[in-house]
Amino acid sequence: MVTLKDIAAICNVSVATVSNVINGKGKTSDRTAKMIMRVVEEKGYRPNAMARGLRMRRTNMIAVIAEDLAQFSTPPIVSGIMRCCEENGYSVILHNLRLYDRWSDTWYNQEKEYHSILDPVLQDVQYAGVDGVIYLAGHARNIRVEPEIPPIPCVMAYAYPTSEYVPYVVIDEENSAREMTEYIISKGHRKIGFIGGRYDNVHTKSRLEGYQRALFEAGIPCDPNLIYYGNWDRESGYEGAKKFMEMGVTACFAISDRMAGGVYDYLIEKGLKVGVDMSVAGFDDQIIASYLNPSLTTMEIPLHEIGRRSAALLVDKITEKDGEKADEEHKKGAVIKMPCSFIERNSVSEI
Amino acid sequence: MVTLKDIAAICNVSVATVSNVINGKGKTSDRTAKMIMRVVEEKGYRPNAMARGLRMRRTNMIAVIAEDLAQFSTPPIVSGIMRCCEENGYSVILHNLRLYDRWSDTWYNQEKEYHSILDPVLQDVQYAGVDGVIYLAGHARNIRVEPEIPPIPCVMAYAYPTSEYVPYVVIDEENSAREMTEYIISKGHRKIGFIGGRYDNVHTKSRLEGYQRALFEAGIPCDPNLIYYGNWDRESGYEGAKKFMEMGVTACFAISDRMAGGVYDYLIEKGLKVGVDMSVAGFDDQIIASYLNPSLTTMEIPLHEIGRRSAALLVDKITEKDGEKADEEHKKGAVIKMPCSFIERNSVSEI
DNA sequence: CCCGTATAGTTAAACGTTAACAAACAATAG
DNA sequence: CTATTGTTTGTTAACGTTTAACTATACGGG
Repeated sequence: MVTLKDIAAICNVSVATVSNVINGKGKTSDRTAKMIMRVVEEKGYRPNAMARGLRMRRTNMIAVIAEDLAQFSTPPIVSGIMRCCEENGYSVILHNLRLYDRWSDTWYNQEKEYHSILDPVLQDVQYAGVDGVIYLAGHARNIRVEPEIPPIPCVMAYAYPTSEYVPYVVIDEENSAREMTEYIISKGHRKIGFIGGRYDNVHTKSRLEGYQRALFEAGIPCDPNLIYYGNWDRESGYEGAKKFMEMGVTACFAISDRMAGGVYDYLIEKGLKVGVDMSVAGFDDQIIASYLNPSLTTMEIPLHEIGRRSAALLVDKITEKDGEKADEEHKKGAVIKMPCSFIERNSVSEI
Repeated sequence: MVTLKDIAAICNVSVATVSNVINGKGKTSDRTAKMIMRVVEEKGYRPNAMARGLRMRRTNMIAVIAEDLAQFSTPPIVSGIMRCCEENGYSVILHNLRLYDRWSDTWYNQEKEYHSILDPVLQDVQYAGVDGVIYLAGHARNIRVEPEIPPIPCVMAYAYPTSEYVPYVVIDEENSAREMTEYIISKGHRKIGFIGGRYDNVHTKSRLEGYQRALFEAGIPCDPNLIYYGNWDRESGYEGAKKFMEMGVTACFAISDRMAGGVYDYLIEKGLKVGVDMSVAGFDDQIIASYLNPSLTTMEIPLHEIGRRSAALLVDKITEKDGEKADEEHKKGAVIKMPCSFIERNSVSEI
């Protein structure tokens, strides 16, 4: 491995000079600068990341802590993060909470258990010397996290923090749900079932509000029997559909495509036709949505963009911290609410 | 941040002693060792990764270079890698070649273009000081890579290296394809279409061989018109199905679930019934397979396990290199061929 | 009482950078 | 011809570890 010292020896200058020309600092005559750059090029020198990190307390690495890499939403967000990182010269260290054997998706409000697995990861991350952290939630759990570890900037992607000082980027759940519900109403449906996650889940709550607002604005009374709380999974959809079918519901809005898939399961099993016996709408635009038959009308979540924006927020935070230190230390964290895109397919039809 | 020095000061010993007890080296009396550990605990001291890395030339980090994080197979493999890394105390730095704007999935044999994007990443990786590299291929491309950069151990996951000295783990494509074909034959089909990727693609070739072997062993002549070369994508399946339907084929074996989905598309469009008018089998067991209707009979690839095994191979390589240096420097790289699991569902029926 | 030998702990040099400061030198003004 | 300034380069001390080499202390045996 070729080091600064080697280059300096070859060029007959001090290491400091070489360091200076490489970082464009200090004053160096054109002549020496050119010579040094030539040798650097020739020998294929690259600064050693660890030495630099040790000295500068800056590694140009960020950590991404994902609740569950296997969840469909995670990889696209990570991709978005990496895109932004690539543009800004950062590398990404990935952590996956789901990997730890004690992890559970059903720790709804059990902070203690949750932290028993998050905290060691946070420690690791801290001592690895990353410049920042992005926390990337799934959506089944309901614990709000606050991993702002003392000196490390942090932002949340697809998650709601507890502190108002940590920036986060999420989607506009309420309006998206409202838009979908309005669409279903526009097709003439009045008895519309809602299939959500757990009743106390953040996402469920805001999407439910959107659903209710649409009903309200259309002058349709909101029947609590038309709300089914599931667990985001295929079986929930099946159960919800069963309940709704018995009640003469004509359309249902499942808050995830997988649950919508469960609705299909039930209808198919009973020999009924999706879109004629019951219309169904989903949320996510997972890949399955377009393979279902009839293809599923759903809401596309701008996952890649969520990743990009949260990473952008993070590099802002990192660089501004470098700049004016504790200037206005406690600036309120930015919050970005991304709109979703309505994807019309063939699962909701005119009544 | 609390450092060795801090701990040493509190305990009234030298940094060396603290370092020793932490790493269990040298001689230290029980009394001091206990005291030091207590203080370490109390202050929450963790060694600084960069300082340690700089000194020891060992970071306990590995880099994963993925061709395409968005491909369905990538996240589970990464997950498997991370699982093994977690068990062995490594962190994972992720790179995604697909991210680079100049990347193309259709660089079949254009090594130059390909290396113009791979090489800088390799450089980065090298100077980041990772202890090892896992290269994780997609399956559309056809370039064999050899990223064994001078001092860094490397293994390939779901990819075939050029050099016989780099270990790799893949699936037993030929036997898996044969098994599936035998199953289709056992259902009474004799005119079985094969839908593959590009004709010169490694995966396509070995799966085709398996298909042909099954036919051969069953005494069925192999008709080249029953082979359709696509590009792994949904549309290929559609086109293949169209061609085969006109030829009176009764079953087809698509080498990816997405292509199988394309077959469904065609049949549905023509008002035909999957499983009655034409049986279809896939490969991958992607999530869509179970949502298709009828659900798709397919081959499950042990992705998670592929990740784990390749990471295990890598940590072996890393630790043995630490041990006997250039002892038998050029040991032939291990190769692991994983079996796939046949998943019977409802898309192939008795003729 | 001295020597050899464990045992417990210390010192100091490295690892490859950066940054503050010092020094050398040349050019310009007075 | 000296003082002053400006430009270019060199010196040195960090950053937080690990580790080889060394020192000090205590203990028995002769």
